[in-house]
Order: sequence, then C-alpha cells, then structure tokens
Amino acid sequence: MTQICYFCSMDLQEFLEEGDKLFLPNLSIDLVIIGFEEGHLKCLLLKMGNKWLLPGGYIRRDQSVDEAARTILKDRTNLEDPHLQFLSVFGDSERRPGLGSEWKDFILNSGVKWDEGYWVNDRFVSLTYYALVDINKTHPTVHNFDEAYGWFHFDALPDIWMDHDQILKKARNRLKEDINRELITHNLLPDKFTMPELHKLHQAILEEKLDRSRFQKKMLASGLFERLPKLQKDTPGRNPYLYRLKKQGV
Amino acid sequence: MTQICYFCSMDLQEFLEEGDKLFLPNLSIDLVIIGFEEGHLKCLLLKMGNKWLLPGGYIRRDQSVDEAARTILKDRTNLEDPHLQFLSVFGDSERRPGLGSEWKDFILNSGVKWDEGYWVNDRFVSLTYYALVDINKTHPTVHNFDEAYGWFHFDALPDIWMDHDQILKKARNRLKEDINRELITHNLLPDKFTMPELHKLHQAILEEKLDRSRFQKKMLASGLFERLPKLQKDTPGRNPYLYRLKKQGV
DNA sequence: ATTTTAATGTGGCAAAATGACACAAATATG
DNA sequence: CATATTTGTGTCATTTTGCCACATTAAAAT
Repeated sequence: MTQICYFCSMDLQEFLEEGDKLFLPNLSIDLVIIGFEEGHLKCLLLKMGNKWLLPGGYIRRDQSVDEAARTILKDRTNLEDPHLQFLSVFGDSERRPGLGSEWKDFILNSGVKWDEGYWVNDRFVSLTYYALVDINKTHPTVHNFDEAYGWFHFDALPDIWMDHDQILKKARNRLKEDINRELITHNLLPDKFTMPELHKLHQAILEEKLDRSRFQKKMLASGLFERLPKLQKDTPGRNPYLYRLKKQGV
Repeated sequence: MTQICYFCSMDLQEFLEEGDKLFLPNLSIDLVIIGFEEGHLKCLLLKMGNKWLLPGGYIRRDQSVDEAARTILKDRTNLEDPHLQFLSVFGDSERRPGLGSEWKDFILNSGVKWDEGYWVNDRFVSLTYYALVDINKTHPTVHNFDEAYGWFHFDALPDIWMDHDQILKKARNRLKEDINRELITHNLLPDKFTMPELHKLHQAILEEKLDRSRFQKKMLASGLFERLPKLQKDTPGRNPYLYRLKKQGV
C-alpha cells in the first residue's frame, strides 16, 4: 500500500527519505490553535498513539516561514485569514521527535520502513505560532500523521507529546499578555457577538473577574465595534445587542 | 595560507565545505547588541566590505538555540551574563547571504575558493536576539568574517547588509515595548548609576520626555535599587545619589 | 394582564495613578 | 556672597480605575 504524504505530493516513503530536498531540514513549525467554547479557552490537538501533539509541519524551501505557518493553519482548519502570531522558538539541543516511542510506532504503523537516519528523526528547532480562531468556523482535518483531533480545555490537557506542553503553556501566557496591548479577542468569537460573550471571554483569558460595567464602557470606547440589532434569545432576561468589528480603513 | 574559521576550530575551506556537519544548516543567529553612550542608544555592527552587519553565527548541533546565542555574544563582547532576549524570526524565502556581492567578495578575499553550493550560501532563517550591555564593559573582537566593528546611533546607521536593517528596527521597537513591562534598562548602565542618567536613558529609549519627578518616584518605588553615597561631580548643581541594583533573592 | 426574575445598559463616586508644575537643597562660578 | 545650575521632593488638578447601585428590558411565572 502506498501512502501519500500529507505535507506534499510525495509518496510517504519518498518523503521520509528525501523530504529535505523540498523542505528545510531541522526546522519545524508548530501551531497553538486557540478557540473559545462554552466559556472555556480550548486548543486543537492531534492524536498520535497515546499522546497528543500540536498541529505542525515543515517549511518548504520556496516558502517564507510565515507562509508556511499560514499554509499549515489553512490545511488544518480551512481558515483563510485568522489571527496568526509568532510565539517563540523552541530550540533545545536534544529536541528530537524520536525520543519517545510514539513517533517510531507511528511511522511503522504507516506501513513504511523505519530508519534512524531519516531527516525527520533528526534534531528539530520548532518555530511556534498561536492562532485565534472561531471554533465553529473551523473544520479540522485528520491526515496520515495523526489519528484524531480534539479540542481541549487549557487546564485539562491530555498526555502531551515531547515539549508541546511547554509550547501550550507559553501560548496561554502570551495570550494573556497580548490581550492588553491589542484588541484581538474578537477573533475567538463569531462575526456577531454580544458584550456578555466578550466579557466572559476576557475573564477566561485573564483568569480574573473584570467589572462588567467598566469592561463594556472600555470596549465601546475603543470604537472598534459597531452595534447591530439585538439578539433574540429564548431565555429570561433582557436581550443583548449584537456587535461586530467595524470595517477597516474608512 | 590556511585560515582558521572563527566559528569553530576548522580550517576555513573545510568550514565552507562541511560546516553543516557541525552546525545546523539553513539556520543562523543574529544579535542586536545595544548600548548607551553620550545620551544615545547605540548598536554594535561589524564591517564586511562596504556594508555593515549584525554580529551573528550558527547553531552547533550539540547546542540549544539559546546557548548558541549566548556563545556568540560571549565571543563578541566577552560578557558573561548580559540581558539577552529573543527577538524574532526572519524567514523570507529568498533570504540568502549571497544575494549582494559583499558576501562573495568577502569569501574570496579570505583566500578560499568560491562555490555557489556552499552550505553558507543557501537560504537562511535567522533567529534574532537583542542584548543590553554596558558599552564600557564590552570589548568587541574582530574575526576573519569582518574587518572592523563600530557602535552606531540607531538613527544614524550606515549602509546595512541584507535585511539586518529590519532586524535593527524591530529590536529598537521591541526595546520600547519591553521597557514598560520589566525594569531592564539598568543593564545598559554601569553598576552604579544616577537617577538623572537612568532618566535620560528612558527618554532616549522612549523618544519622549518623561517628567523627572514622577520618573524618580516610580523608580524608587519599584524597590529594585538601593541608594549609595552621593557622586562627587565637578560641575555646578547638586550632587546626585548613586544607585545600584539590589541583590536578588533576599 | 400583572408580577417576578434574570440578564443587560448606564451612571456615580471614592481610590489610585498620572501629568504638570513648584519649590527646596546642594554645588560650582564669578 | 549672589547667581546659575542641577537634583531631590512635594502639591494639586486631571484622568483612569475599581466597585457598586440603579434603571431597563424581555421572558417566565402567577
């Protein structure tokens, strides 16, 4: 059985043996894809054996690093233009995919030969990004490098592969910092959202209570959002207005 | 004439032909080394032909990325433990040292053969850091990859090689942002410094006037500094106190 | 239809942080 | 000693923040 490699049009065996002709060796990209659902921040993880890992990939020699990150995100979520921000470098000297057994098992389960010398088994420096997405617009796909996907609460993560737990932690903290510099959180919500939703989201990110009154005033004062007709609910209580991001550059 | 490569113990020709056995290919590190002198922020640049470039180097396969950055900084400035912070990735797809003529000329001037296929002529993804140093403690060295060094005002830079001007710009802006998050600026001053000096430094970094009174109160309120006896000057005006960083972890 | 209840919109006020300025202290210069 | 200059510190109006109260709305309960 010949498997086609997910990352390119090569046959999997060829990818393992000669992928470094197409991709930069020793360099990978890992994405922390963050969503918001049921009042909780969640991240997208892929299953490999009994561990979970971040969606990732390699950098084609004719692609910039940023392009490669966007491509991987597009392939995984089918999102065209989400908020994607560089996070950090993870560059330990002993950072090799094959340190545990999961990687080797996975390669072997794919029906190809194992060779310690494959370029993908070498040391990798990981360039990490985080993406803020609307979970409902996101349609993750599963390929031949992973069995399943799942959205996990940041505070209830499964067994994580390699150092991907550190990457997740860093992304979680970075988001907390970035939120006060720039209003980026709307990327985690649908196009139209209510202030209470945005309020809950900020509280979830910052892990602290924010005064509802002041929060709303601040958001409206930013001038970034425009008010739309009220949302129709079927629960008791006043109906909230809907808001959406104002069109840019007017 | 056999040249010894600055980066390692190899002979230069061997380094050009087989350096990628020792170093990770397609990955380089560039440092923006920042100092403060005569009221101006300055950066350390190296001369190559008629262009100037950032001090940089490669990542040994047995070194982490951070270790490699520290090693390069140590080799260049002889500083043991300065403030060194990751800056960003520069990863354009056409980012090759050999795009201009300087690189090739320089290799040829080193008395070795030129080959388009040398690993150092390939595309490079640059991992950049910025370092805050006390210029007076810094003793830059010049090696066989550069003819001279110089400290330049950030707003009076010479002709810069490749995209190193973008890296400088990014470092300059990042410093402006980071200064408000953490008190790191003392790294740019001698061990003992006065409040007026620190004040001028912050104004230089932020490129705006800061109220002297409030600034001083804020700095003292941080509790990071301890007051020492006054400095003896020979200029008119009251003598300022000296301060230094309090010892940590008491 | 009226009241109740839950959720949202808006306003007020004390506390804290900020910005602009004044003034006192110290020191070389004439 | 008077003056100019530099540094340390205090005051006060303004703005921002934290906290809470109250008004408004719409579905559910009666």
